[in-house]
Amino acid sequence: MSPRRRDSESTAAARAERRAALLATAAEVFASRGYSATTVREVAEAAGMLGGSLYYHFDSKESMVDEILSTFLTDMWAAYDRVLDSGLGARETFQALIVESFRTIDRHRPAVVIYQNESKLLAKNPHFSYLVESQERFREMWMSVLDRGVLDGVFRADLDTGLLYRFIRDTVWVAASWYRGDGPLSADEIARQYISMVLEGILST
Amino acid sequence: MSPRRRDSESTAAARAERRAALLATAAEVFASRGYSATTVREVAEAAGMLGGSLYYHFDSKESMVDEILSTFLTDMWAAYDRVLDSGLGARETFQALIVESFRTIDRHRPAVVIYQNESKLLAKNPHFSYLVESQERFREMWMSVLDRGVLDGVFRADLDTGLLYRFIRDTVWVAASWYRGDGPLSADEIARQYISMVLEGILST
Amino acid sequence: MSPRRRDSESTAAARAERRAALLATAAEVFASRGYSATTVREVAEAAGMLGGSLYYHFDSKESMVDEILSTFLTDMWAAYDRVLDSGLGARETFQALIVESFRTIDRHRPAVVIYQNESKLLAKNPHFSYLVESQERFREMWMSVLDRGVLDGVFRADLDTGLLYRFIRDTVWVAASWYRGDGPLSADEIARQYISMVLEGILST
Amino acid sequence: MSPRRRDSESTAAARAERRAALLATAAEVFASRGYSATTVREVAEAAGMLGGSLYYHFDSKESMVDEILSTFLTDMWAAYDRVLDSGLGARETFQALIVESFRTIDRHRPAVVIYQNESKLLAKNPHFSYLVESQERFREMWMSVLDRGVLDGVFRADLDTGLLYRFIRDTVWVAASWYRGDGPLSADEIARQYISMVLEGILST
DNA sequence: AATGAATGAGACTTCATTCAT
DNA sequence: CATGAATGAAGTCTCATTCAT
Repeated sequence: MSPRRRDSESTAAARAERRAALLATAAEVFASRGYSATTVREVAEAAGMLGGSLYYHFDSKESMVDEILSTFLTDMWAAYDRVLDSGLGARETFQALIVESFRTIDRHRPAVVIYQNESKLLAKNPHFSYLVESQERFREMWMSVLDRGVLDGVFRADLDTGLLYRFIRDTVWVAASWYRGDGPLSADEIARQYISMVLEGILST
Repeated sequence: MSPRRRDSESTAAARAERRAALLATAAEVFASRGYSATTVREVAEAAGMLGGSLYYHFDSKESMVDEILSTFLTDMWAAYDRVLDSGLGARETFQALIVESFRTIDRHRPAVVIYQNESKLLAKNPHFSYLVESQERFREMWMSVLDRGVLDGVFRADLDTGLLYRFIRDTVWVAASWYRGDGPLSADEIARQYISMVLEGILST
Repeated sequence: MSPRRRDSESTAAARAERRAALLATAAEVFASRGYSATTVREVAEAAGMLGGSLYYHFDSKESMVDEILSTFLTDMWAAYDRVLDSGLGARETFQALIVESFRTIDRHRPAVVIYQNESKLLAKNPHFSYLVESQERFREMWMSVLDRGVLDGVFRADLDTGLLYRFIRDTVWVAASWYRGDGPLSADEIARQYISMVLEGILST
Repeated sequence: MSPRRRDSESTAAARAERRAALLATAAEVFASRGYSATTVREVAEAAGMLGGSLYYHFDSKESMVDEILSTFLTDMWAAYDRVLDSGLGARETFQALIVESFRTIDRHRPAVVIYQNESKLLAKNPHFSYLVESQERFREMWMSVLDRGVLDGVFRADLDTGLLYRFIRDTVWVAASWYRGDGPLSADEIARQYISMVLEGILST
């Protein structure tokens, strides 16, 4: 390993780190002000530079949100796939998916907020077709888990399955809009209570 | 009732109707494309006129959302207040509030969607301080119902109350983003199943 | 003289009166807010009607200012011509012209203000070429009076004639911007003092 | 002085120069076409750029006039204050103020024209309250000089003081509308003749 | 890598004007 | 005569983007 090669490695790594740091900043700003309401200048300022300078690192504002969202989705699906590949039963799968969802929110909170708020709009752009695909795969995954659970007698059969799906979906993701990593409840603790609420209800017994 | 008086009444009424119709159109467009991403021209086109013509009826784009949101909130709180004034127990109040929420979604779906998506941004404008106030009153109302329910032994005491509140809030309002008045389920039926899910959980017993 | 003819006469007269009243109102508004900063709606409101209604009486906003200015200029030149045709000496002509100027301001104050503020801009429009012509005739008239006065030994010969002309012109017309018909000094009294100041200076002797 | 410091100095200076040059251009255009009748695009074109580009340098069209007018007024009052602080007699103060007025016109001709034509309109905006304040201070300054002159027996006592003030004020400032720096008469020469006219009158003796 | 200045499309808004009623 | 609604051109301003330095 020549010093020269080490140099180019370290600069490449440094560049990747810089990109990641800039994207984290951008995600934070997009999440708190809204993607379309955020100006490139605001993102740049938050990163300590001037508006035009961001274009050295990224092609466009859109490419930033693109990278933010696809990174988040890739990571989320990797986690989901690990769960789905473990051969668990319906109830255990259900619980594990919810836990992974809250962990994903923990790791990618700004990205999840952006996804919640902007994906409907962004999806109109053909470049963001993967948002729609992810959404559809998400639906199939949950419907499959829920249907299996109903068949296995784990979940109630008297509820509209579509309604049930939306209930789960909304319940989990909207949490990103208020979750704070430094709050009193950890992601796993929140997940535990959510699961308990959803499975057993809130009535005292 | 003189003809003159009937005339002025009917034109005043006609004007009010026209305003309402335009606002309904605007709300639809704002809800489907996002308030800030929607251009005034798009609203005008949806109403069958040119961009500038809207300004005969409204002062600004902002005044349109303003009227849309305040009308919706006024109507919602009237319904909530009727429930709160009926002297019901915690569980019945809980159920009635959820029913009224879904009925409000039914009557004001686009407005609710706009409220969900844009209120955080709009609230930065001092003119929209009533959004924050409504949100706070909403929180107090639900916390009071939930706390009373826990005291009365109706609701579980082992759950974080703040988490419980957010769970209810999100569960109810996010429904506006997918609800369709012409869907297979009526607002009251959806409310019934939501209440059942939240109270009793989704596990089969 | 048939009643029919009397009717049409009286309606024609009434129409002319209405026009004049509307123009007086418009002149007032144009003078106080500036012609281009004044909207047609504002003029209409001051006249107790809606914006579009003015177009029954006038072709355009421009035609209003046109009529206001040309009426004023016609009247002013009639007065000037009476003076010029009286065969007075230079000093008496000078004094009489200043008196007539202040009387014109008294009769057409708003029009004079508009003329002062807007004629430079309006004159770019070929339709208002009469403004330039009036201005030139005005200059020739005063230069002739002043030159004659210098030749006759009435006015000082050691002052730049062009400067002197501008001095007179400005001194007289700018008064329109502060003159009020109901103020403590009458137009003739103001004229008298102006003449005294200009002729004899302000030093005590 | 480090090179770094020299750099930052020179760019800051360059920026200030650019601003000043743009403001000079804008003042010229505003003065010749009228502030509200001038479009931002016209100003930009006169500066060799496109309409939107001006907004890199200035917040708004209004902020341009603001800077133009306040710069002019600051400079004018500095000159007046030097005169007022010199302890001259009434007549000498009078003369010095008129000289400084014409020198101010010489240095800030477009700004003075704008001030003459637009201050009444701009003053309606609370942000431009300094225009009214300046006007009032101006009035107090002149009235004080004139009153002192009358008391000292320098100026005639038989003239209305308010009228006298307006006479002076108009006489001096309206000159901005025709003054050209490259004309045959210098600012000081014009001042000299104005003073002579006003003090001694135009009658030959 | 970053700056600073400029671009140009497009947004919101104003307003003189028209016209059916 | 007047109203009320709409038109459409034009104006101010914003902002993603480019590019020479």
